[in-house]
Amino acid sequence: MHLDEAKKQFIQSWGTFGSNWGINKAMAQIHALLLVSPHPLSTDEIMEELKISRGNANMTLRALISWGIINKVLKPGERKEYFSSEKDLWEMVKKVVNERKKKELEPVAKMLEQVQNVTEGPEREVEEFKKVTRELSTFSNKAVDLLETVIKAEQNWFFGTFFKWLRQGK
Amino acid sequence: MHLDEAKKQFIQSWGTFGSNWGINKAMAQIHALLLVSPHPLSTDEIMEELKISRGNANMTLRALISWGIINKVLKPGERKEYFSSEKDLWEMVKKVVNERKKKELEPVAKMLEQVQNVTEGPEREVEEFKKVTRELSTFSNKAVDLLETVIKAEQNWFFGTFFKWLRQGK
DNA sequence: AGTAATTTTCACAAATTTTTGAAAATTCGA
DNA sequence: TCGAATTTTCAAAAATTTGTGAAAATTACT
Repeated sequence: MHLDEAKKQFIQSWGTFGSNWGINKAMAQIHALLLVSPHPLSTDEIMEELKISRGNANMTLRALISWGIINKVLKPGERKEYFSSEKDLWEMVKKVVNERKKKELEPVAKMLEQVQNVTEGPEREVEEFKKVTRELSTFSNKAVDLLETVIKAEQNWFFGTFFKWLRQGK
Repeated sequence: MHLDEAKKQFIQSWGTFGSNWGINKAMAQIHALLLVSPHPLSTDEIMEELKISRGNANMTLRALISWGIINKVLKPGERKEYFSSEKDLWEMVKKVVNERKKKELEPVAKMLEQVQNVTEGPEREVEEFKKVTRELSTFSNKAVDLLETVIKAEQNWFFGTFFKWLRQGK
């Protein structure tokens, strides 16, 4: 298999993967491209490689930067901006997880607490409702806790101790 | 706060939450509705409540059934079908995780292995590429393992032992 | 078999998300 | 300050996803 073919496949799969998890294709693809590029790329190179417009490239690059998973690289004496991706995979995962936790998990947790204040309505139904939302609330709080723990953890703890522990003794 | 208001808020938040994670709004909303409904609902009741068409309701209900998180309930002597959601939250989470793992994690894991067969191309770049994809591959395999362990686990193990362990001693 | 109730299908419509491209803004050096 | 290089913005177009509704299929009863 030739390198170019492999890269193409990787970039396209990563794009699909992203789409399924609510990350847009361009974002996932630029990220994939930078991940496997041996040197930083300029906006023009990215546009060319992925056949996307300047506007799209620019906006998507900004978004990736705001997530903290790619960096702007300035070459001395050059005006153009170059971009490279975070190479520490674990760091990268932590950033993505954190971003999505804040934006999409925490609001649900808040809503679930909010909604515990129901008082009016048929008693039987109010109880049922509270029960379900209370359980969901507990659950989502634990999920948030878990992610926070993982985010703070070191990679080798996670991949080492933790995994071994999970496997054998439980 | 009145029950109806609380339910509305819950259903709409759950819909948004789902959308952000690649689950369509109707699916998340029907699910939310059934979760907080004290009795099984018919297609017509669901259509009415969420203001969606029969076709949409029908297709979405089938999808939820295929995920195993809602059930068809037949009332004796009635022709109409009713639906209720899985009430065991842990069971529900396990099913969703499993579904998405199969459909969206495993394919990436396969692709990453596939792509390790690069041979042709500039040596330096081939190495770089292999390194990154190998790391990703390791990572995604571990993620799949972790999910499999969790899926097999009992809720109280997960919420009990595991959590305590995570917190204190690490 | 006939028929009324119910579910399913699916071509098309509507809504939403993503992308484009060209104009405007910014930056930097001369 | 001017102007070329570069980045940013954003209205409109394109693409994609989701939803509709009516016709077709199925089901169960007489």
